[in-house]
Amino acid sequence: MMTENFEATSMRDLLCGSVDLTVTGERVSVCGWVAKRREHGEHLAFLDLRDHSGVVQAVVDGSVDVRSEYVLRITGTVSLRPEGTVNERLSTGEVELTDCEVEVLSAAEPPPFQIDERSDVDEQVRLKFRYIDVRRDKMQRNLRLRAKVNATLRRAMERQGFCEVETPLLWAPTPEGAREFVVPSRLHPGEFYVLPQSPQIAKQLLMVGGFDRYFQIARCLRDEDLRADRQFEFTQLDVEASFVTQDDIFAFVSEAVLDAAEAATGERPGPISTMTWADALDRYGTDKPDLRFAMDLHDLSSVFSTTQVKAFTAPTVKGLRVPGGAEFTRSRLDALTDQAKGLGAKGLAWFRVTNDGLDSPLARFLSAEEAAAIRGLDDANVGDLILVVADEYVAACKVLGALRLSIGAPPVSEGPHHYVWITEFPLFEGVDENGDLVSAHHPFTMPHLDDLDLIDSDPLQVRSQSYDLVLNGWELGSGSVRIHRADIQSRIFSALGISDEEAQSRFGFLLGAFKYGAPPHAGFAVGIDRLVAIFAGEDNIREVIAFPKTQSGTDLMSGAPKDITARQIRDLRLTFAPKV
RNA sequence: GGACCUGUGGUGCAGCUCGGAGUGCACGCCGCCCUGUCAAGGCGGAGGUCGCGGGUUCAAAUCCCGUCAGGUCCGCCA
Repeated sequence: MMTENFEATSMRDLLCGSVDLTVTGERVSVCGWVAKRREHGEHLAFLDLRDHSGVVQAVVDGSVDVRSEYVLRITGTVSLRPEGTVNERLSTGEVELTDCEVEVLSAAEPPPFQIDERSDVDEQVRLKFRYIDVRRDKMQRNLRLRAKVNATLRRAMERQGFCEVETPLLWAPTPEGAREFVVPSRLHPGEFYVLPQSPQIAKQLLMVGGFDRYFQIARCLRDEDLRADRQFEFTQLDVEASFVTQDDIFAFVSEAVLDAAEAATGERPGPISTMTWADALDRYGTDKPDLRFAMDLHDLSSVFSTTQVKAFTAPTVKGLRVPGGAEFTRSRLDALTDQAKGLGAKGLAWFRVTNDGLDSPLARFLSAEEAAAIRGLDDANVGDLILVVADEYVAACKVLGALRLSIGAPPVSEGPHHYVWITEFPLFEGVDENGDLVSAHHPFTMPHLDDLDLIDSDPLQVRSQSYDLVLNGWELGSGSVRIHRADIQSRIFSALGISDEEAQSRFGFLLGAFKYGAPPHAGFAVGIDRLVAIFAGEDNIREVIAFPKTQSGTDLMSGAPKDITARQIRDLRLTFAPKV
């Protein structure tokens, strides 16, 4: 149906998918690619003409010589199909174009793979011919979904009074955190720009500059190894606001993300709940819990505190109930044990819950109390399996958390969308080889004000005012309340082993700016690639990126990365060490 | 840096365990036939460095070693 006039151009009247009963009898022009040609001898042939909106059938003379993927302009009369020839699977299936004039706008060789979705095509081939791949319905849907999400996020931020500011792609190196992509300077040989891992510092400077509500749909670049959910370049909804608390940020970002969810799925999720980092680790063994399914971790430490069973002699003993898991074969149990060991566990104990009690190689070593605790874990039923790991607290949680996911996590395309804010991350994640503390997030993260006194006495216990947004086990983004007070910032730098001089040379322009009136501020960044991938039901963000890189960082279509010319090398005054 | 998986006409797969002629299936492509198809149908045909290199063997798509490419994961991603 012709509801939007943007379908019409100088060459066409409407999109292929819009040719329906509402335009019956009209003479119209459509443009598109030949999806299929069905010939019935000299006097009759059917052409399916495709554009992104769909397919329309044109009835032509058999002498029209066009092949798959030819680009055509067809002018014809929209006619009701003869009785009994309606195709209910097409939106245009009640009509067809008759008395057609066919104009070949572009001939085409047969494509390297079929455009229809009848068989999967190897991703290597798809990426080499990405311009053909994106003709396919799925890629059209995914990229258009992405555009809708972008537009919705932008609208939501603007509605909330946020101002979009573009920050530089050529920025100063800040050797900390992710490896940066480096850009040599021609006008200043031997000196370099870097591409931003995020607009973090720029947006904090905008806070000093009085843009109290900033956002940007920002490209970020990190020269780190790629994964299914990580590309060199990715896109974030980057947000920062002044005179706010964590709760304000949650409200701003929730509004935008829930708007996007509604636009993408047709349903608006309820308000996003929060969970502390400590709870997430304790209950799900991870800082990005997948809440689509239960299988919580349960603590058994107190029961096993005086155990005689060597395998369970550890600070923490935790268990996980696998509903129906008693049916697991021995080889599956062995595989789980291998997975646990691969994650650093000393071993994995398993107990089948049977009518007679517990079935396990370890069962006969348990005391009655221990057996009862395992038998009753998480209200276990006959037919369940109980997995038990004994280790240091964090290790035990993480191992069981990983097992929980590999046993229970539904595919990305399944299940409800379950958002959660994870709060109160630790400020420091550990100690480096020099004995200096390491930031969990970044060095501008505000500590929890109740924990300020712990910075010197017990720094690893210091909670921060930082937070992640998690959706179905994927980290969608993270943010924090930033430090705007010089005294706290200098305490953090000193805990991190960053001297005043070093802080000045690395972050001098930020610290300098803060001397001129820094408002309290906080922010967040939402990973749009991941958000759209989950909306699209894809387990790989390449499926929602037009021209992604392979896992080794190459572009199979353009051949990048490539040599540059001798002239470019000379201009940049580059010399190269021999390849090792 | 590491572990595992994959690589066979244009596309997708089978063949590999247990070596015996490039064998098979589906789609596509080309030609002919076909006036209501829409996963059109019928007949015929073309199309191959079994990723690449080496080794074992009378003989290698198949076994072994190496290498390249793609993927999943670990490390890494303040």
